[in-house]
Amino acid sequence: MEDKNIQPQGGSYPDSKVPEKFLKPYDSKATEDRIYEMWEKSGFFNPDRCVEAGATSKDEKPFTIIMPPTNANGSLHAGHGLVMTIEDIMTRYKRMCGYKTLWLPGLDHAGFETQVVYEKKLEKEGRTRFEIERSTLYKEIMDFTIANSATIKSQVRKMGASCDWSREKFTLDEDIVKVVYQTFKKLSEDDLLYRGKRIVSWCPKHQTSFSDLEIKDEERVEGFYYLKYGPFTISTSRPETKFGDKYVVMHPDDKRYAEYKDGQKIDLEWINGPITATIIKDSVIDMEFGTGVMTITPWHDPVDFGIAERHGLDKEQIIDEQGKLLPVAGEFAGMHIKKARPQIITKLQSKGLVEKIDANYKHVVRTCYKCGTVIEPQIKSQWFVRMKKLAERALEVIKSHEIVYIPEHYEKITLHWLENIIDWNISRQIVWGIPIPAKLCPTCDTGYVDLDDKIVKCDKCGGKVVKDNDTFDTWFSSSQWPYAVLGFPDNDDFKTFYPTDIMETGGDLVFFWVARMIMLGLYRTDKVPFKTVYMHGLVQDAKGQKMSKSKGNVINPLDLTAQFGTDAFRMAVVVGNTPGTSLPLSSNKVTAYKKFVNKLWNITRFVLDSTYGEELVADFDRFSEADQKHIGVRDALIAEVSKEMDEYRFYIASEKLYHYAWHEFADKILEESKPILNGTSETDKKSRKQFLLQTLSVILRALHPFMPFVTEEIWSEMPIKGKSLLIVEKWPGR
RNA sequence: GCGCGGUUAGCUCAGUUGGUAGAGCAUCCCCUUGACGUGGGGAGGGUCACAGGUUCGAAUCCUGUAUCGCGCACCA
Repeated sequence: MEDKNIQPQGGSYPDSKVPEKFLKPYDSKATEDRIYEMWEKSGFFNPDRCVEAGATSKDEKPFTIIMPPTNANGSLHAGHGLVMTIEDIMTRYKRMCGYKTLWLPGLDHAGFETQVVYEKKLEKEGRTRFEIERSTLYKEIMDFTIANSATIKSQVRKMGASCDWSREKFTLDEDIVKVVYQTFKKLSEDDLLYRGKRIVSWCPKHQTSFSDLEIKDEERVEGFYYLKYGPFTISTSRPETKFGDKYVVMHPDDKRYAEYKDGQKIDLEWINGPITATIIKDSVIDMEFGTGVMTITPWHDPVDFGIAERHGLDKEQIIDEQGKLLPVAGEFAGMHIKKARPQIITKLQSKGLVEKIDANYKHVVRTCYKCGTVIEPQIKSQWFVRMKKLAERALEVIKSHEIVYIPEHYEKITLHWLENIIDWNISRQIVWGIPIPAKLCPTCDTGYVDLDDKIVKCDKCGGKVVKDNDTFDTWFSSSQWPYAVLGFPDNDDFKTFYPTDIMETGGDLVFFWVARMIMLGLYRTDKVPFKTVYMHGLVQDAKGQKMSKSKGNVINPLDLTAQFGTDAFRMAVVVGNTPGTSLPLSSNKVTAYKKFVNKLWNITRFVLDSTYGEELVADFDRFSEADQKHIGVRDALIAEVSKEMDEYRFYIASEKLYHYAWHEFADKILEESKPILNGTSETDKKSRKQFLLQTLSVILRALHPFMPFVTEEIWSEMPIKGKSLLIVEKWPGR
């Protein structure tokens, strides 16, 4: 008894003359690595090699994509799978269109991100970074990064990425660091850099400061305390900061407090005994909020810091870097603020200073985006970049559409951010990163940019300077990536491939990275770093939920490619996926495209078998009327698809090709061909055979950017004289 | 609080200058054994969130409302 369910595919076709592999379903596992190796050996990922081999004309226009440097601290996730797919589609399409195409891969040391990953590893081993000597820790993380990057790179290859590995860059490469240092120096010379003793966002757990972008606002319900402060009632959500409060602030127009004058002193009883407070009038006060009176803690609050700066008030540190109270807190000194708060309230209550407590006060607290620890603002000396001027130029190029955003609405978001930009703190108190080339005077707190390590004495006070131990915010280096990797300013690559054509990345990086690349690119090179920004959406699980390790719904793209093949995975993430929209990824969808890959395989079996002995004639011109009609439909379809490709609508292009190959070519044309091929008219037969071969060759070429492996594999069996590898064949119509 | 999006078939989403709604998957029915059951043909299913407005005509443009999501924000 024959069970047709386990019958081998095509096994009922004993006289087949096609190569044996077509008698079985397409086997991605047996194919992909072999094909990728062949591509890599061919050198065609490298535009120079394409020109040498005659695949690309010497005078062709360049097309450049710089790959967002992959974080070298983990392994490939679904988001990477999407990036690699979209960028590879762009790259392969342009290469086939004849452009001098460069897709430049890179790795990011990803400063803080990597350090956090490594700290978790240390934690598991029962160690902490604070007990490891700096250079040892740096070396450990470097080894970790190098080990990881090997994994990442092999995974990028698995995705079929046709990037030029010979030009690969790492953010800690010597030449990259050199460019970053020069930018630091130039910013200083142009008065766009300053060392400021300013209030910064400090994470007590990670022991580093952040820029405004690394802070996540979180709504919380906490106690809100109304405290008696002499004749006033002040309100606060943070009683533990109130020890040093000796200024009481109100709005100058507030009639309720008209009797009090700016600068007036009053004596009052406070947490740890009697103090003298000074009245300050400032219009930043919202008369409607609370009692319209507040005391200030300039060292630990940005608003208060602003008031203190304007009025020249004293600033005193209350909480240390670990989140513990300092001696100013008297009996509470050394206690962690979390523990101290209720005890402070108890004491205030016993002194009769608590008027009322609102236990359900809803407000927003600023937390560390990594660990969720409440940010403790601290005053620190750090390097800041003045952003206003840099932002102005960026605003110009975006408004004039010299840079175009896809999808469009990212443009508005970016403009809004740039218009309200604040100075950028680029100092990080972590080991893993590019060391800031600067000297600091511990005596008078002056900072000096010192690329050549020459400065030994402070100009201001004559004191001995020490090396700045901080490292750059990782985004300071990655924001210079497009020109740095191309060898700015003198390298030929920079002259040929810059400005780049497209920056394809995730929408979550629109400020972190994209906006800053535009600003620094314009600043250093006087040109936009890229002409188009293409933002893909977040990859989510099948239910539309964000993937996270804690939810356990993380989909590893490599599991999917192993199971269904890379081509199927690529189709699944690109078909119907509009830019900017989040993409729910399910194995269902990947299965559907695995079927398509196999369908193409079976189409080929039919075409090769029924045209056996026939070779594709390049200039065949005796097509039957029916075939001419089909050619018209096909070429119109290809013209549409080309237009979609040129306008980066891969989600439509891929769908149209899918539809044509399956429901037009396979369902209609192949069925209709059977009687013709078995018929008596030799001219019709000849015409149909040529048409089938020609159309299959068109489909293979058009699908190649989307499904590179299976198309290349089929291409190798096509009866076409003088063919090249499909990767450098011409896109249909070109 | 301000800003930006989304709201279309059971699910995920298209719908590019306004012309009586589309795809994939899912569901149901039928058919098929020499390319392919990872197949072929067909069906059901939507008052395009809601309310106004502009228009001969609105999913599409304008105003407002609701709801979800995201971003920004120095209300102690």
